[in-house]
Amino acid sequence: MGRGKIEIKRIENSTNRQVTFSKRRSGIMKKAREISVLCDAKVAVVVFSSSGKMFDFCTPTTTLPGILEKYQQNSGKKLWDAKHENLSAQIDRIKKENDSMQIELRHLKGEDINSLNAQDLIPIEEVLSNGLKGVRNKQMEIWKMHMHNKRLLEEEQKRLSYVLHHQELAMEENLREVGIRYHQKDREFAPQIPIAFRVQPIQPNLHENK
Amino acid sequence: MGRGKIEIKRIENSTNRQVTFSKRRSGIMKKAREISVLCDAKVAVVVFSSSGKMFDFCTPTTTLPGILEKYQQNSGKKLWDAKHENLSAQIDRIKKENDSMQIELRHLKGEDINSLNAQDLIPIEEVLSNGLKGVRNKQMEIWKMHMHNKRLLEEEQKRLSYVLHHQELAMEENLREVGIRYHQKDREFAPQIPIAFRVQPIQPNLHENK
DNA sequence: ATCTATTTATAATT
DNA sequence: TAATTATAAATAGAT
Repeated sequence: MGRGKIEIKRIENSTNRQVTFSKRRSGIMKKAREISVLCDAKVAVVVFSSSGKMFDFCTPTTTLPGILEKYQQNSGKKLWDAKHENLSAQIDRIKKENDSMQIELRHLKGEDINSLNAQDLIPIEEVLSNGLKGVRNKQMEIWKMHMHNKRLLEEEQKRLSYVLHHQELAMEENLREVGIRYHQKDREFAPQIPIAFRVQPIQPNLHENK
Repeated sequence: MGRGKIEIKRIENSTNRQVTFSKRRSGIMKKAREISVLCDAKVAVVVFSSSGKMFDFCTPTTTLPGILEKYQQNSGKKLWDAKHENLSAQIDRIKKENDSMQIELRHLKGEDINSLNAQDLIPIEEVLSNGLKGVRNKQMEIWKMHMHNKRLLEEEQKRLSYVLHHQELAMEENLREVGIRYHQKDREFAPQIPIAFRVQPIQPNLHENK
């Protein structure tokens, strides 16, 4: 039913496939509606495109859950009972996992160990002492990094205060020279002290020392 | 599509309705199969005739429960009642619990701690050192009990060997006396030595000393 | 998305 | 009920 006959096999061209999907999907939905009206039938259709988009149709007089309920009764197949069992099994599995983890945790925390014998205690002690070793190594590492940073900061401070000191010395020297010149020559010279030699407050950036 | 055009409304003639149902039903199923093959789609169709007979189609690669599972996820509609939500919620809850326990366990075992800072490490270290303390206390306790049992056994042994020794002495004494009497009186007296004085091997119970 | 040549589905008939 | 056939409907490919 089209310009050409097509084989019923996967359409490889992705665009064509999408277009065909769209057309045929609406076709099926229309047919579903028609049969349900013409023949007084109950119909449910669920379609997923290859990209995962969902489309569904259900006879107006009922709901999908209603249809599925009937499906289950008729087929004898357990639809959501199977699902239930699935979920229950999952819960059991996870709970078991949970319990064993909980026990392990409690044991590690030194709880519920009265029932354990010497044999049981050995691996627990080992895990604990390894864990403690790991944590303390990490702490040491962090501490070392702190100390390293602190040392760097202290060095930077020293350097800054050295620079500061020398700038102050230079300033004093300059001021003295200027004073000498000021006294040696006439007063009119004074206002002409170069701006660069005037006192500027020097503020080392102590920001990172907080 | 037929000898005449028909209105889409309930077919009143029961026979015609049944015939049309049969034809159109197979038509829909065929279309469903075709779109699922052509377009790589997942399709589920459930049809009930007005007389209640059921027919269904499902893409071969999946199952109806599988499709319905996806339907539920996509539509957000609850196909399956509160029970399911309950179970699902339970699973979520347990999984969450599980995850946090897993993380705690891993941290206690010294795994995944590189992302932690000094603040985080403190409680972990505390738990570990408390746990270790607890386990070692327990081990000490077990050891003390062992030693205690050992001492008790040794004392029991001593006591038994003391008793044994005295019984042996008593026996010898008695034998001697009997011997004297035996020689003093006639031979028939000998077999009447009281049973209690006959030599009995004494075996201390060393069972718990292994 | 719209058109249309052609295939397909099916209503009426046998 | 099943097969046939004339026609409506669906749709593949083109625009």
